[in-house]
Amino acid sequence: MSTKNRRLDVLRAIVSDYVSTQEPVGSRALVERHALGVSPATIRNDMAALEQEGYIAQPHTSAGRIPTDAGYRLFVDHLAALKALSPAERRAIETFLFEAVDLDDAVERTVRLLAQLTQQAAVVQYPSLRRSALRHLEVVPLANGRVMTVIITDSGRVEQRTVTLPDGAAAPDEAEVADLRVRFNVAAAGRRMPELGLSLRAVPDVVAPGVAELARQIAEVVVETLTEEVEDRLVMAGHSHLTRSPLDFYHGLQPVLEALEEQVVLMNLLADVASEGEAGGDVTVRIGAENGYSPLAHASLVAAPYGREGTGDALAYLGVLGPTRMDYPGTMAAVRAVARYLSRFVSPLE
Amino acid sequence: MSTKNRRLDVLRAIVSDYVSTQEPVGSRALVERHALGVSPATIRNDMAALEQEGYIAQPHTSAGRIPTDAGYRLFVDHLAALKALSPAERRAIETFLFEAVDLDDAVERTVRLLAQLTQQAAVVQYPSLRRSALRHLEVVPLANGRVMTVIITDSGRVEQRTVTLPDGAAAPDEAEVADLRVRFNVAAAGRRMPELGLSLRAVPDVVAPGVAELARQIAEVVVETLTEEVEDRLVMAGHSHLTRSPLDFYHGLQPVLEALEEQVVLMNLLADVASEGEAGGDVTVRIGAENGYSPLAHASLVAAPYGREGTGDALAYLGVLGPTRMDYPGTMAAVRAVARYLSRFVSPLE
DNA sequence: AATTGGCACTCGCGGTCGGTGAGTGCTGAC
DNA sequence: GTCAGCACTCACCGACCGCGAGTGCCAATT
Repeated sequence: MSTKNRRLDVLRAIVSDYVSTQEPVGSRALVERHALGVSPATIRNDMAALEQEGYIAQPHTSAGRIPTDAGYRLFVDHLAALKALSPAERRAIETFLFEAVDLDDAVERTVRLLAQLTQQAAVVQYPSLRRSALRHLEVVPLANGRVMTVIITDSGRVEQRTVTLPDGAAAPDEAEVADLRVRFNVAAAGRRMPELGLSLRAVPDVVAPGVAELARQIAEVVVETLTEEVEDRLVMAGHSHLTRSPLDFYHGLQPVLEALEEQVVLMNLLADVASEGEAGGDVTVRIGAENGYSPLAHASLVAAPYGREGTGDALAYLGVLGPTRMDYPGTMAAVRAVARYLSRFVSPLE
Repeated sequence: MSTKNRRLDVLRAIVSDYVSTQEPVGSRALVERHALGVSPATIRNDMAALEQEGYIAQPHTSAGRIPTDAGYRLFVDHLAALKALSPAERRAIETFLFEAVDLDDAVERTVRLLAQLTQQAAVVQYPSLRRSALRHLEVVPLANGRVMTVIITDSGRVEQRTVTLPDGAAAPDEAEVADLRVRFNVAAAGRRMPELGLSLRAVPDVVAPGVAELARQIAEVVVETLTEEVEDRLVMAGHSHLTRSPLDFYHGLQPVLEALEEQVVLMNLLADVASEGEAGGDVTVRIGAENGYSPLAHASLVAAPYGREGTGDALAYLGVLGPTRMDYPGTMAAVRAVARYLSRFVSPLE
């Protein structure tokens, strides 16, 4: 084994030891716990080299080494073998997820499952409205001159929006509502966004003049909902897991919790992951400062897209947020597996 | 001023000082910060008496006193004057809340507002389905022999439930669906629960035989949804505020975060508050162990009902969870004010 | 050129030890 | 009932110190 390779072994060993013990790891402990076949002195030389290259660091002079962000990066890119899930975990995923009756239910279950499997804070985006096709559109007259529109997408998502009739406009009668309903659903008919906009906006022209303005407003609000730049819905769980290693977040975990509450931050992070494309497989990892948001400089994000099976495009993302010192192989495996199962759930709703 | 009264003054002073400094308060500091008109020695006598009665305690022999749960209880019951909200706070509530377009939006805004005002973890229940009247009921045929029912209540809440047609049953055509829709809405017509059940369950008898079974299923699922024992929806915010005083939760704040995630725990707590009735005003306070759930033994809950104005009955509850050492007057005032504003929002949707 | 044993050195950690001061309870005088 | 005085307790803080884990370097070996 070349000395170059051994150095990588050393890095791998340091990462794995540090992750499990949470303490700086020294040269002796390393040779004891791993069959490296060399003496501590040799390891020290390797460590000096690794430190030189910026992969590890020591908190103070007479302490062991801990990985730097760059060290973790090298680890996940080249050194880590994805940990296989235990059969028990697989079973947990299946039973837990396939009892879901609803998209809401499924998302809720997914996020809890992910938090529980990884023992970290989990987050799941709802399927993007922009990338979903319209399956059904319902028009419901309410009191006070208001009309509710219920939007149902092919990914199972249900959204309601309310429009207010202009002052003095008569409320539509039952027949007019029925007409609107039919016309809109014909226009929608499984289309997705850019074309959908055209056909929806054509509806007001073919409808009774009395409800044309209403139809226009409905078309507008539906198009608006389905083109929303920022994906709005996000579900989280597992905050309490962050307390297990508050030492990692050495400025306290307040900034991290705040980031989680500011959903915008998370949405941006996920959008960022999404935009980067899947250069290296489906699971993306953002380590420490890489996520570009300083309060999360000591946190890592492990994210994966989910979406309709077969088709390559992602409906949305899910992921896990934890300390940079985390079990990357295990977390990545769990995130990938859960993303696949959620994809399977979201697919048959064709 | 009688010596009895002064003792209560001393307790009040201890609570207020301890809440703001988070440190045990001694006799000298007390006379310096409050115009009690007596010497420290006298205060010490009073303190000894208060300790005897169980209202205060000292962490160790040579330290000052801190209030016990019983001390806080006496304080909120007899000693505290509700702090008036600042005009800025009032304005914040109004502008923040009245921009809401939606019930979802309103609830979301409310919980954030409450967290921000009190600087603590806030929680808001959705309006109870059991206590709401049905405003509208929508029937939407989906693919795969499934039919979605959209339930809209007079409190603005929108819920969807899906029923699956029995194997082999033909999907209803457009006319049949329209018929169902009309009949159900006539049957619903602003009724609320026990009567509503009767009139909904009568619908299958008057409907075309081909859709009778579907109608029965819909009636069932709607009744079930509207009689659900456990109120299911709950929104939270402000977790990060809990980190500001982790010392209060001396076993760490992990149990508290876990309790917040286990929504069941919170639902039970709120149900408990609700069942007790409003003996002493609208805001209820549960201090430390009073909430009967040991992981929250060092936390207090301040809750208030909200509901349709005028009518006495509560639609649901909202509240705040924080360390026993909290600013009760301020928190109670904020909770009460927010509950009133949310009531006002939920009311005009008649 | 890589490896290794030896060795001096660094430095965080944990424990001991007084000194300081905040705070108490008690007592006796007013 | 109030209060000044006083002895006492005890957490906190800084100083000091020994231990030991861990390092870097060097010279010898393969």
